[in-house]
Amino acid sequence: MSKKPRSMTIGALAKAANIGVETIRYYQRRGLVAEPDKPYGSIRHYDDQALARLQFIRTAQWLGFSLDEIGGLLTLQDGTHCDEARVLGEQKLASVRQKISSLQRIERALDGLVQECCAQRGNVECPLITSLQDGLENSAFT
Amino acid sequence: MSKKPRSMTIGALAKAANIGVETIRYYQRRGLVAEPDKPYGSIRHYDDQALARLQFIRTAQWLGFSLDEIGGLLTLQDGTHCDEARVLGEQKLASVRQKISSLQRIERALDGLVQECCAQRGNVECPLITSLQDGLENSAFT
DNA sequence: GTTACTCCCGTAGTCAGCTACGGAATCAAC
DNA sequence: GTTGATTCCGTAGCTGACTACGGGAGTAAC
Repeated sequence: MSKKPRSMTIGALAKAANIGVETIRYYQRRGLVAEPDKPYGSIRHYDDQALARLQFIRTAQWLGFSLDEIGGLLTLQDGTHCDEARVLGEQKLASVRQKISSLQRIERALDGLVQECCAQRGNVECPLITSLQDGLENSAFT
Repeated sequence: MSKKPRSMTIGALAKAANIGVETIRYYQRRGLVAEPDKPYGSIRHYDDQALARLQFIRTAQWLGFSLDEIGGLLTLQDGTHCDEARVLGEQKLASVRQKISSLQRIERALDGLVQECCAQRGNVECPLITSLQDGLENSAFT
C-alpha cells in the first residue's frame, strides 16, 4: 500500500513542498535533487521521492545543517560510496548527538525560565546562558 | 568559588571564544553583546559573562537559530519583559522540542545506516529521508 | 487557434552573516 | 620616547542561500 507515484510538474512539486520553484532549480544546480529527463520537447515531471528529498532538505536546514552538509547526508543515503559512508555517517552521528544534547540543555533552561520567570524576578543569573557556556567547546564538526 | 572575573581586551576575548574580533564587533552592532564603557580615553575591557554570551551565541547558531532568534532568547534571559518572556519562551520551547525529535529521527536513521551500510547494499530505500519526510510539516516557527 | 498560464534556462540582484581594510589612538616593551 | 602590536570605528567586500527577471517554448481552456 501507499504506492501512488503521482507525477507533478515543478510548479506542483514546489507547491507541495512549500518551496519556490526557483529554489528547487537552485537545489538542482547544487546537485541536491536530481533533474529528471525531459520527455523530448516537453516538460519534466517529478514524483514523491523528489518531494521527500525536498522536505528532508528543508528540515535538515532548519536543524542547522548547511547545504553542503546536507549533500553529504544525501550521498550517504544514496547507497554507493560504502566505505566512506560509514566514516562520514559516524561523524554525522556524533554531531547530531551533540546537537541533541545541546538542545536538551536549552530545553531544560527554557523550561526553567518559563516556570520561574515571573515568580522570582531580579534573578539576574539566568540558566539559559549558563547551560551552554561550558562543556561544549564545539569542536570541529563536518 | 569559581569567582575569578578576569578582565580581557577584545582581542583576548576573541581568542578565548575562538571568534574573530570583527565578528564580536558585529555582534555588538547587532545588539547581541553589550559594549562596555570605555574608561575615558582608554580601551574597553570584557569579563567572563561576555565570554559566556559569545559561546552561547555560537552554540545556538550551530543549532540552527538565526541571530535574530538568538537575540530573542537573550532578551528572554535578561529578566525584564516578564509577560512577553513567558509566551516567547513557550514558543521557543516548542520549537526546541521539535528540533530535538527531528534530530532523534536523524540519529536513528544514521545509526541504522552505519550499522547496515555495507551489510546489505542495493537497498535503495534508505531510512534517512524516510525518517524526515512526514510528520514534520515544519510549521511556522519563530 | 488564440489567450493565459506554466516551464525552461541563464543571468543578475538580495539578504544574512561575517571578514577585510585603513587610518588614528592606545598600550606594552624596551 | 620610540617601536610594534592592539584597539577603535566606519565603511567596503565576500560567501551561502536564495529570489527575481526576461524571453522563448510548452500546455490547457475556451
